[in-house]
Amino acid sequence: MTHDGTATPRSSRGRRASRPTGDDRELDILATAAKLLQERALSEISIDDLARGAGISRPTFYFYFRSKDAVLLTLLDRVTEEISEAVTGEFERLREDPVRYWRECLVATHTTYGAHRSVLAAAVEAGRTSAEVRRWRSDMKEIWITRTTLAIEAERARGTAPPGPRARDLAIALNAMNDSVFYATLTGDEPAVPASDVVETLLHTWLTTIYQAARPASTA
Amino acid sequence: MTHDGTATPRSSRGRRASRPTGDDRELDILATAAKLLQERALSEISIDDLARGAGISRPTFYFYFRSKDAVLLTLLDRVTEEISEAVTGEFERLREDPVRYWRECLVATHTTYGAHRSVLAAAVEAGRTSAEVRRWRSDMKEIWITRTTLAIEAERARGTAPPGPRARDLAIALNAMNDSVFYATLTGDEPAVPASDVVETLLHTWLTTIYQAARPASTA
DNA sequence: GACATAATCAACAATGTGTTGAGTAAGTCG
DNA sequence: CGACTTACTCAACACATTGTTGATTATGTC
Repeated sequence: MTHDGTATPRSSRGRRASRPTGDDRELDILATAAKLLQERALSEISIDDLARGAGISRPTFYFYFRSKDAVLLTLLDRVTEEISEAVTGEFERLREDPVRYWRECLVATHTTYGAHRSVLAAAVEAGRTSAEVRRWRSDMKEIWITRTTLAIEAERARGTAPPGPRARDLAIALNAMNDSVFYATLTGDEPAVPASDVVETLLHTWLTTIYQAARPASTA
Repeated sequence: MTHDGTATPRSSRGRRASRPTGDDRELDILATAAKLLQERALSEISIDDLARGAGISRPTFYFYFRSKDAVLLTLLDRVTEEISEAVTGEFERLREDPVRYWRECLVATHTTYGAHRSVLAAAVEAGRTSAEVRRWRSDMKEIWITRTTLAIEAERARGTAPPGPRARDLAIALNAMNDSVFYATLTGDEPAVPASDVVETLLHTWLTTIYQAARPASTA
Protein backbone atom coordinates (compact mmCIF):
# COMPACT_ATOMS: atom_id res chain seq x y z
CA MET A 1 0.00 0.00 0.00
CA THR A 2 1.53 3.30 -1.07
CA HIS A 3 0.29 6.80 -0.42
CA ASP A 4 1.24 8.51 -3.65
CA GLY A 5 -0.90 9.22 -6.62
CA THR A 6 0.64 7.02 -9.33
CA ALA A 7 0.77 3.37 -10.27
CA THR A 8 4.54 3.02 -10.66
CA PRO A 9 6.26 4.28 -7.53
CA ARG A 10 10.03 4.21 -7.25
CA SER A 11 10.34 4.10 -3.50
CA SER A 12 7.80 2.61 -1.12
CA ARG A 13 6.13 5.92 -0.40
CA GLY A 14 7.49 8.21 -3.10
CA ARG A 15 6.43 9.41 -6.48
CA ARG A 16 7.39 7.61 -9.68
CA ALA A 17 10.97 7.92 -11.00
CA SER A 18 11.55 11.57 -11.71
CA ARG A 19 13.92 14.38 -12.35
CA PRO A 20 15.30 16.01 -9.21
CA THR A 21 12.92 18.93 -8.99
CA GLY A 22 10.07 16.47 -8.43
CA ASP A 23 11.63 15.08 -5.26
CA ASP A 24 12.14 18.61 -4.04
CA ARG A 25 8.49 19.36 -4.59
CA GLU A 26 7.46 16.30 -2.66
CA LEU A 27 9.69 17.31 0.23
CA ASP A 28 8.31 20.84 0.03
CA ILE A 29 4.80 19.48 0.48
CA LEU A 30 5.87 17.37 3.45
CA ALA A 31 7.72 20.27 5.04
CA THR A 32 4.72 22.53 4.56
CA ALA A 33 2.42 19.94 6.12
CA ALA A 34 4.74 19.47 9.09
CA LYS A 35 4.97 23.22 9.61
CA LEU A 36 1.23 23.90 9.32
CA LEU A 37 0.38 20.99 11.64
CA GLN A 38 2.26 22.77 14.40
CA GLU A 39 -0.17 25.66 14.05
CA ARG A 40 -3.52 24.01 13.39
CA ALA A 41 -5.38 20.74 13.01
CA LEU A 42 -5.32 18.66 9.84
CA SER A 43 -8.96 19.41 9.08
CA GLU A 44 -8.18 23.11 9.16
CA ILE A 45 -5.46 22.72 6.54
CA SER A 46 -6.73 22.66 2.97
CA ILE A 47 -4.98 20.95 0.10
CA ASP A 48 -4.64 24.40 -1.37
CA ASP A 49 -2.68 25.46 1.71
CA LEU A 50 -0.28 22.57 1.20
CA ALA A 51 0.04 23.27 -2.53
CA ARG A 52 0.65 26.99 -2.07
CA GLY A 53 3.11 26.32 0.72
CA ALA A 54 5.08 24.14 -1.68
CA GLY A 55 4.77 26.69 -4.48
CA ILE A 56 2.55 24.61 -6.74
CA SER A 57 -1.10 24.59 -7.78
CA ARG A 58 -3.75 22.35 -6.29
CA PRO A 59 -3.97 19.92 -9.23
CA THR A 60 -0.19 19.53 -9.10
CA PHE A 61 -0.53 18.47 -5.48
CA TYR A 62 -2.51 15.47 -6.72
CA PHE A 63 0.39 14.51 -8.91
CA TYR A 64 2.46 13.94 -5.79
CA PHE A 65 -0.08 12.70 -3.28
CA ARG A 66 -3.42 10.96 -3.50
CA SER A 67 -4.91 12.99 -0.64
CA LYS A 68 -4.18 14.91 2.52
CA ASP A 69 -4.16 11.62 4.42
CA ALA A 70 -1.45 10.28 2.12
CA VAL A 71 0.78 13.20 3.13
CA LEU A 72 0.13 12.41 6.76
CA LEU A 73 0.95 8.74 6.25
CA THR A 74 4.28 9.66 4.69
CA LEU A 75 4.98 11.90 7.68
CA LEU A 76 4.01 9.02 9.97
CA ASP A 77 6.42 6.68 8.20
CA ARG A 78 9.22 8.93 9.30
CA VAL A 79 8.02 8.69 12.88
CA THR A 80 7.91 4.89 12.57
CA GLU A 81 11.54 4.81 11.49
CA GLU A 82 12.65 7.00 14.35
CA ILE A 83 10.70 4.99 16.90
CA SER A 84 11.96 1.61 15.76
CA GLU A 85 15.48 2.91 16.34
CA ALA A 86 14.64 4.19 19.82
CA VAL A 87 13.02 0.89 20.74
CA THR A 88 15.91 -1.47 19.99
CA GLY A 89 18.19 -2.84 22.71
CA GLU A 90 18.18 -2.11 26.48
CA PHE A 91 15.95 -5.09 27.16
CA GLU A 92 18.57 -6.74 29.43
CA ARG A 93 18.34 -3.84 31.87
CA LEU A 94 15.00 -5.27 32.99
CA ARG A 95 16.86 -8.01 34.92
CA GLU A 96 19.43 -5.68 36.41
CA ASP A 97 17.28 -2.78 37.51
CA PRO A 98 13.55 -3.16 36.76
CA VAL A 99 12.48 0.22 38.13
CA ARG A 100 15.05 1.95 36.03
CA TYR A 101 13.97 -0.10 33.01
CA TRP A 102 10.34 0.89 33.34
CA ARG A 103 11.19 4.51 33.94
CA GLU A 104 13.30 4.56 30.81
CA CYS A 105 10.43 3.07 28.83
CA LEU A 106 8.18 5.84 30.03
CA VAL A 107 10.74 8.52 29.34
CA ALA A 108 11.29 7.11 25.84
CA THR A 109 7.57 7.19 25.14
CA HIS A 110 7.24 10.66 26.57
CA THR A 111 10.14 11.92 24.49
CA THR A 112 8.76 10.36 21.33
CA TYR A 113 5.36 11.89 21.98
CA GLY A 114 6.83 15.28 22.68
CA ALA A 115 8.99 15.27 19.57
CA HIS A 116 6.16 14.35 17.25
CA ARG A 117 3.09 15.60 19.03
CA SER A 118 1.66 17.61 16.14
CA VAL A 119 1.93 14.71 13.69
CA LEU A 120 0.60 12.22 16.24
CA ALA A 121 -2.31 14.50 17.06
CA ALA A 122 -3.12 14.65 13.36
CA ALA A 123 -2.98 10.84 13.25
CA VAL A 124 -5.56 10.66 16.02
CA GLU A 125 -7.74 13.11 14.14
CA ALA A 126 -7.40 11.41 10.75
CA GLY A 127 -7.88 7.99 12.31
CA ARG A 128 -11.59 8.68 12.55
CA THR A 129 -11.99 8.79 8.80
CA SER A 130 -9.01 6.97 7.32
CA ALA A 131 -8.69 3.21 7.72
CA GLU A 132 -5.03 3.41 6.71
CA VAL A 133 -4.22 5.88 9.45
CA ARG A 134 -6.18 3.76 11.92
CA ARG A 135 -4.11 0.82 10.83
CA TRP A 136 -0.89 2.74 11.39
CA ARG A 137 -2.00 3.67 14.87
CA SER A 138 -2.91 0.14 15.84
CA ASP A 139 0.41 -1.15 14.48
CA MET A 140 2.22 1.44 16.54
CA LYS A 141 0.27 0.50 19.66
CA GLU A 142 0.93 -3.15 19.02
CA ILE A 143 4.70 -2.56 19.08
CA TRP A 144 4.60 -1.10 22.58
CA ILE A 145 1.99 -3.54 23.85
CA THR A 146 3.96 -6.56 22.68
CA ARG A 147 7.10 -5.19 24.29
CA THR A 148 5.26 -4.54 27.55
CA THR A 149 3.61 -7.97 27.54
CA LEU A 150 6.94 -9.73 27.11
CA ALA A 151 8.51 -7.73 29.92
CA ILE A 152 5.65 -8.47 32.32
CA GLU A 153 5.79 -12.17 31.50
CA ALA A 154 9.55 -12.17 32.00
CA GLU A 155 9.15 -10.59 35.43
CA ARG A 156 6.48 -13.11 36.39
CA ALA A 157 8.63 -15.98 35.15
CA ARG A 158 11.56 -15.04 37.34
CA GLY A 159 9.34 -14.36 40.33
CA THR A 160 9.84 -10.61 40.74
CA ALA A 161 6.21 -10.03 39.73
CA PRO A 162 3.29 -12.11 41.07
CA PRO A 163 0.68 -13.69 38.82
CA GLY A 164 -2.36 -11.54 38.00
CA PRO A 165 -4.61 -10.63 35.08
CA ARG A 166 -3.47 -11.62 31.61
CA ALA A 167 -0.22 -9.77 30.91
CA ARG A 168 -1.42 -8.58 27.51
CA ASP A 169 -4.59 -7.05 28.98
CA LEU A 170 -2.55 -5.12 31.53
CA ALA A 171 -0.19 -4.03 28.77
CA ILE A 172 -3.09 -2.73 26.70
CA ALA A 173 -4.54 -0.80 29.64
CA LEU A 174 -1.22 0.68 30.76
CA ASN A 175 -0.22 1.76 27.28
CA ALA A 176 -3.66 3.26 26.66
CA MET A 177 -3.22 5.24 29.86
CA ASN A 178 0.15 6.54 28.70
CA ASP A 179 -1.31 7.63 25.39
CA SER A 180 -4.13 9.63 26.93
CA VAL A 181 -2.15 11.10 29.76
CA PHE A 182 0.83 12.16 27.68
CA TYR A 183 -1.49 13.57 25.07
CA ALA A 184 -3.40 15.68 27.57
CA THR A 185 -0.26 16.87 29.31
CA LEU A 186 1.54 17.81 26.09
CA THR A 187 -1.41 19.55 24.47
CA GLY A 188 -2.44 21.08 27.78
CA ASP A 189 -6.11 20.25 27.59
CA GLU A 190 -7.35 20.08 31.13
CA PRO A 191 -7.73 18.06 33.23
CA ALA A 192 -4.10 17.01 32.78
CA VAL A 193 -1.24 15.81 34.97
CA PRO A 194 1.41 18.57 35.25
CA ALA A 195 4.38 17.89 32.97
CA SER A 196 6.77 17.83 35.93
CA ASP A 197 4.93 14.89 37.55
CA VAL A 198 3.70 12.93 34.61
CA VAL A 199 6.45 10.32 34.37
CA GLU A 200 6.53 9.59 38.12
CA THR A 201 2.74 9.37 38.30
CA LEU A 202 2.58 6.88 35.46
CA LEU A 203 5.58 4.96 36.80
CA HIS A 204 3.74 4.49 40.09
CA THR A 205 0.75 3.03 38.28
CA TRP A 206 2.88 0.77 36.10
CA LEU A 207 4.93 -0.56 39.01
CA THR A 208 2.00 -1.23 41.32
CA THR A 209 -0.05 -2.81 38.54
CA ILE A 210 2.77 -5.14 37.52
CA TYR A 211 4.33 -5.91 40.92
CA GLN A 212 1.21 -5.46 43.08
CA ALA A 213 3.46 -3.50 45.44
CA ALA A 214 5.30 -0.22 45.41
CA ARG A 215 8.42 -1.98 44.13
CA PRO A 216 9.46 -5.32 42.60
CA ALA A 217 9.92 -8.34 44.88
CA SER A 218 13.56 -9.01 45.67
CA THR A 219 15.03 -11.96 43.79
CA ALA A 220 17.10 -12.92 46.85
CA MET B 1 -24.24 29.39 26.43
CA THR B 2 -27.04 27.85 24.43
CA HIS B 3 -26.85 25.75 21.31
CA ASP B 4 -29.87 26.94 19.41
CA GLY B 5 -30.07 29.47 16.64
CA THR B 6 -31.97 32.34 18.26
CA ALA B 7 -31.42 35.06 20.82
CA THR B 8 -34.48 34.43 22.97
CA PRO B 9 -34.58 30.80 24.02
CA ARG B 10 -37.33 29.45 26.21
CA SER B 11 -35.49 26.53 27.71
CA SER B 12 -31.75 26.29 28.24
CA ARG B 13 -31.11 24.35 25.06
CA GLY B 14 -34.37 24.69 23.16
CA ARG B 15 -35.75 26.89 20.45
CA ARG B 16 -37.58 30.10 21.26
CA ALA B 17 -41.19 29.88 22.53
CA SER B 18 -43.17 28.18 19.82
CA ARG B 19 -46.27 26.35 18.75
CA PRO B 20 -46.20 22.61 19.40
CA THR B 21 -45.15 21.39 15.96
CA GLY B 22 -41.87 23.24 16.40
CA ASP B 23 -40.93 21.16 19.43
CA ASP B 24 -41.70 18.04 17.45
CA ARG B 25 -39.41 19.17 14.69
CA GLU B 26 -36.63 19.79 17.15
CA LEU B 27 -37.08 16.32 18.59
CA ASP B 28 -37.18 14.89 15.06
CA ILE B 29 -33.79 16.43 14.36
CA LEU B 30 -32.35 15.05 17.59
CA ALA B 31 -33.79 11.60 16.94
CA THR B 32 -32.41 11.62 13.41
CA ALA B 33 -28.98 12.63 14.69
CA ALA B 34 -29.02 9.91 17.35
CA LYS B 35 -30.04 7.32 14.78
CA LEU B 36 -27.49 8.32 12.16
CA LEU B 37 -24.68 8.48 14.73
CA GLN B 38 -25.16 4.78 15.35
CA GLU B 39 -24.34 4.14 11.70
CA ARG B 40 -21.59 6.61 10.91
CA ALA B 41 -19.36 9.36 12.28
CA LEU B 42 -20.51 12.94 12.79
CA SER B 43 -18.31 14.21 9.98
CA GLU B 44 -20.00 11.80 7.59
CA ILE B 45 -23.44 13.18 8.45
CA SER B 46 -24.37 16.35 6.60
CA ILE B 47 -26.78 18.96 7.84
CA ASP B 48 -28.90 18.02 4.86
CA ASP B 49 -29.06 14.44 6.16
CA LEU B 50 -30.37 15.72 9.49
CA ALA B 51 -32.85 18.05 7.83
CA ARG B 52 -34.19 15.39 5.47
CA GLY B 53 -34.40 12.89 8.29
CA ALA B 54 -36.60 15.33 10.18
CA GLY B 55 -38.65 16.10 7.08
CA ILE B 56 -37.54 19.71 6.67
CA SER B 57 -35.26 21.67 4.37
CA ARG B 58 -31.73 22.65 5.20
CA PRO B 59 -32.41 26.33 5.90
CA THR B 60 -35.18 25.27 8.27
CA PHE B 61 -32.63 23.22 10.17
CA TYR B 62 -30.85 26.48 10.98
CA PHE B 63 -34.03 27.79 12.51
CA TYR B 64 -33.74 25.10 15.16
CA PHE B 65 -30.00 24.70 15.60
CA ARG B 66 -27.02 26.89 15.07
CA SER B 67 -24.89 24.04 13.69
CA LYS B 68 -24.30 20.31 13.70
CA ASP B 69 -22.28 20.73 16.89
CA ALA B 70 -25.24 22.39 18.59
CA VAL B 71 -27.31 19.27 17.91
CA LEU B 72 -24.57 17.15 19.43
CA LEU B 73 -24.37 19.39 22.50
CA THR B 74 -28.10 19.00 23.05
CA LEU B 75 -27.69 15.26 22.78
CA LEU B 76 -24.80 15.47 25.26
CA ASP B 77 -26.93 17.40 27.72
CA ARG B 78 -29.21 14.40 27.91
CA VAL B 79 -26.21 12.21 28.71
CA THR B 80 -25.16 14.65 31.42
CA GLU B 81 -28.54 14.40 33.09
CA GLU B 82 -28.49 10.63 33.03
CA ILE B 83 -24.97 10.47 34.41
CA SER B 84 -25.56 12.89 37.26
CA GLU B 85 -28.38 10.62 38.40
CA ALA B 86 -26.18 7.52 38.21
CA VAL B 87 -23.42 9.22 40.16
CA THR B 88 -25.37 10.28 43.24
CA GLY B 89 -25.23 8.33 46.49
CA GLU B 90 -23.38 5.08 47.28
CA PHE B 91 -20.35 6.98 48.57
CA GLU B 92 -20.64 5.42 52.05
CA ARG B 93 -20.03 1.97 50.60
CA LEU B 94 -16.38 2.96 50.25
CA ARG B 95 -15.92 2.52 54.03
CA GLU B 96 -17.83 -0.75 54.21
CA ASP B 97 -16.44 -2.60 51.21
CA PRO B 98 -13.83 -0.68 49.21
CA VAL B 99 -13.27 -3.35 46.54
CA ARG B 100 -16.96 -3.51 45.88
CA TYR B 101 -17.14 0.26 45.78
CA TRP B 102 -14.43 0.56 43.15
CA ARG B 103 -15.88 -2.25 41.09
CA GLU B 104 -19.24 -0.55 41.09
CA CYS B 105 -17.66 2.68 39.94
CA LEU B 106 -16.08 0.85 37.03
CA VAL B 107 -19.28 -0.95 36.18
CA ALA B 108 -21.20 2.34 36.27
CA THR B 109 -18.71 3.98 33.93
CA HIS B 110 -18.72 0.98 31.64
CA THR B 111 -22.50 0.93 31.52
CA THR B 112 -22.70 4.65 30.81
CA TYR B 113 -20.15 4.32 28.05
CA GLY B 114 -21.94 1.39 26.52
CA ALA B 115 -25.33 3.07 26.60
CA HIS B 116 -24.11 6.24 24.91
CA ARG B 117 -21.13 5.12 22.94
CA SER B 118 -22.19 6.60 19.60
CA VAL B 119 -22.85 10.03 21.08
CA LEU B 120 -19.68 9.94 23.15
CA ALA B 121 -17.65 8.89 20.13
CA ALA B 122 -19.10 11.87 18.27
CA ALA B 123 -18.10 14.09 21.20
CA VAL B 124 -14.52 12.88 20.91
CA GLU B 125 -14.60 13.58 17.21
CA ALA B 126 -16.20 17.02 17.48
CA GLY B 127 -13.92 17.96 20.37
CA ARG B 128 -11.12 18.50 17.87
CA THR B 129 -12.89 21.42 16.27
CA SER B 130 -15.46 22.67 18.76
CA ALA B 131 -14.35 24.43 21.91
CA GLU B 132 -17.82 23.95 23.42
CA VAL B 133 -17.71 20.20 22.97
CA ARG B 134 -14.18 20.16 24.36
CA ARG B 135 -15.48 22.05 27.34
CA TRP B 136 -18.29 19.51 27.84
CA ARG B 137 -15.78 16.69 27.75
CA SER B 138 -13.47 18.27 30.27
CA ASP B 139 -16.41 19.03 32.59
CA MET B 140 -17.48 15.41 32.35
CA LYS B 141 -13.97 14.20 33.10
CA GLU B 142 -13.73 16.59 36.00
CA ILE B 143 -16.79 15.04 37.65
CA TRP B 144 -15.24 11.59 37.70
CA ILE B 145 -11.77 12.84 38.58
CA THR B 146 -13.02 14.87 41.53
CA ARG B 147 -15.00 11.90 42.77
CA THR B 148 -11.99 9.61 42.44
CA THR B 149 -9.66 12.10 44.11
CA LEU B 150 -11.95 12.43 47.13
CA ALA B 151 -12.25 8.68 47.47
CA ILE B 152 -8.48 8.15 47.32
CA GLU B 153 -7.91 10.87 49.90
CA ALA B 154 -10.56 9.34 52.14
CA GLU B 155 -8.86 5.96 51.94
CA ARG B 156 -5.47 7.49 52.73
CA ALA B 157 -6.94 9.44 55.62
CA ARG B 158 -8.31 6.36 57.30
CA GLY B 159 -5.15 4.37 56.62
CA THR B 160 -6.45 1.76 54.21
CA ALA B 161 -4.39 3.29 51.43
CA PRO B 162 -0.75 4.35 51.87
CA PRO B 163 0.57 7.76 50.85
CA GLY B 164 1.82 8.08 47.27
CA PRO B 165 1.71 10.46 44.31
CA ARG B 166 -0.80 13.31 44.47
CA ALA B 167 -4.28 11.77 44.58
CA ARG B 168 -5.56 14.02 41.82
CA ASP B 169 -2.77 13.00 39.46
CA LEU B 170 -3.55 9.34 40.02
CA ALA B 171 -7.23 10.07 39.49
CA ILE B 172 -6.51 11.77 36.18
CA ALA B 173 -4.37 8.89 34.97
CA LEU B 174 -6.79 6.16 36.07
CA ASN B 175 -9.80 7.87 34.56
CA ALA B 176 -7.92 8.52 31.33
CA MET B 177 -7.12 4.83 31.21
CA ASN B 178 -10.78 3.92 31.65
CA ASP B 179 -11.78 6.26 28.85
CA SER B 180 -9.36 4.80 26.33
CA VAL B 181 -9.80 1.20 27.31
CA PHE B 182 -13.61 1.25 27.39
CA TYR B 183 -13.64 3.13 24.12
CA ALA B 184 -11.41 0.59 22.38
CA THR B 185 -13.29 -2.37 23.81
CA LEU B 186 -16.72 -1.03 22.93
CA THR B 187 -15.86 0.10 19.42
CA GLY B 188 -13.71 -2.97 18.88
CA ASP B 189 -10.71 -1.21 17.42
CA GLU B 190 -7.76 -3.43 18.14
CA PRO B 191 -5.69 -3.74 20.19
CA ALA B 192 -8.43 -3.91 22.83
CA VAL B 193 -9.09 -5.75 26.08
CA PRO B 194 -11.84 -8.37 25.54
CA ALA B 195 -15.20 -7.16 26.89
CA SER B 196 -15.41 -10.09 29.29
CA ASP B 197 -12.20 -9.07 31.08
CA VAL B 198 -12.24 -5.33 30.83
CA VAL B 199 -13.73 -4.49 34.24
CA GLU B 200 -11.51 -6.92 36.16
CA THR B 201 -8.39 -5.77 34.34
CA LEU B 202 -9.07 -2.13 35.11
CA LEU B 203 -10.07 -2.96 38.68
CA HIS B 204 -6.71 -4.63 39.21
CA THR B 205 -4.92 -1.49 38.02
CA TRP B 206 -7.07 0.81 40.15
CA LEU B 207 -6.66 -1.25 43.32
CA THR B 208 -2.92 -1.72 43.02
CA THR B 209 -2.37 1.92 42.12
CA ILE B 210 -4.41 3.17 45.06
CA TYR B 211 -3.50 0.58 47.71
CA GLN B 212 -0.05 -0.37 46.45
CA ALA B 213 -1.08 -3.98 47.04
CA ALA B 214 -3.54 -6.42 45.54
CA ARG B 215 -6.15 -5.37 48.12
CA PRO B 216 -6.76 -2.60 50.66
CA ALA B 217 -4.95 -2.74 54.01
CA SER B 218 -7.15 -4.00 56.82
CA THR B 219 -8.42 -1.32 59.19
CA ALA B 220 -8.09 -3.66 62.16
C1' DG C 1 -59.97 41.24 10.65
C1' DA C 2 -55.51 43.53 11.47
C1' DC C 3 -51.13 42.38 13.46
C1' DA C 4 -47.25 40.13 15.40
C1' DT C 5 -44.46 36.25 15.23
C1' DA C 6 -43.45 31.22 14.40
C1' DA C 7 -42.05 28.49 10.77
C1' DT C 8 -40.65 27.45 6.11
C1' DC C 9 -37.83 27.25 1.92
C1' DA C 10 -35.92 28.74 -3.01
C1' DA C 11 -32.03 30.81 -4.31
C1' DC C 12 -27.53 32.62 -3.46
C1' DA C 13 -22.58 33.09 -1.92
C1' DA C 14 -18.54 30.95 -0.35
C1' DT C 15 -15.35 27.36 0.34
C1' DG C 16 -13.32 22.91 -0.35
C1' DT C 17 -12.51 18.51 -2.98
C1' DG C 18 -11.21 15.82 -6.86
C1' DT C 19 -10.93 15.41 -12.22
C1' DT C 20 -10.10 16.49 -17.07
C1' DG C 21 -7.64 17.74 -20.71
C1' DA C 22 -4.37 20.48 -22.68
C1' DG C 23 -0.17 22.09 -22.34
C1' DT C 24 5.44 22.78 -21.36
C1' DA C 25 10.07 21.29 -20.40
C1' DA C 26 13.56 18.03 -20.12
C1' DG C 27 15.83 13.95 -21.45
C1' DT C 28 16.62 9.88 -25.11
C1' DC C 29 17.17 7.62 -29.27
C1' DG C 30 17.27 7.48 -34.28
C1' DC D 1 19.33 17.67 -35.03
C1' DG D 2 14.54 16.31 -34.84
C1' DA D 3 11.00 12.93 -33.39
C1' DC D 4 9.35 10.76 -29.37
C1' DT D 5 8.58 9.87 -24.54
C1' DT D 6 7.67 10.97 -20.07
C1' DA D 7 7.85 14.05 -15.98
C1' DC D 8 5.49 17.71 -14.64
C1' DT D 9 2.13 21.71 -14.48
C1' DC D 10 -2.24 24.16 -14.18
C1' DA D 11 -6.84 26.61 -15.94
C1' DA D 12 -11.24 25.27 -15.90
C1' DC D 13 -14.81 22.25 -14.60
C1' DA D 14 -18.14 19.39 -11.82
C1' DC D 15 -19.60 18.45 -7.14
C1' DA D 16 -20.57 18.62 -2.38
C1' DT D 17 -21.29 21.12 1.85
C1' DT D 18 -21.90 25.06 4.63
C1' DG D 19 -24.26 29.12 6.06
C1' DT D 20 -27.30 33.36 4.70
C1' DT D 21 -30.99 36.27 2.70
C1' DG D 22 -35.36 37.62 1.77
C1' DA D 23 -39.74 36.53 0.60
C1' DT D 24 -43.73 33.69 1.98
C1' DT D 25 -47.09 31.04 4.51
C1' DA D 26 -49.23 29.44 8.75
C1' DT D 27 -50.95 30.42 13.56
C1' DG D 28 -52.76 32.50 17.22
C1' DT D 29 -54.13 37.08 19.70
C1' DC D 30 -56.43 41.34 20.65
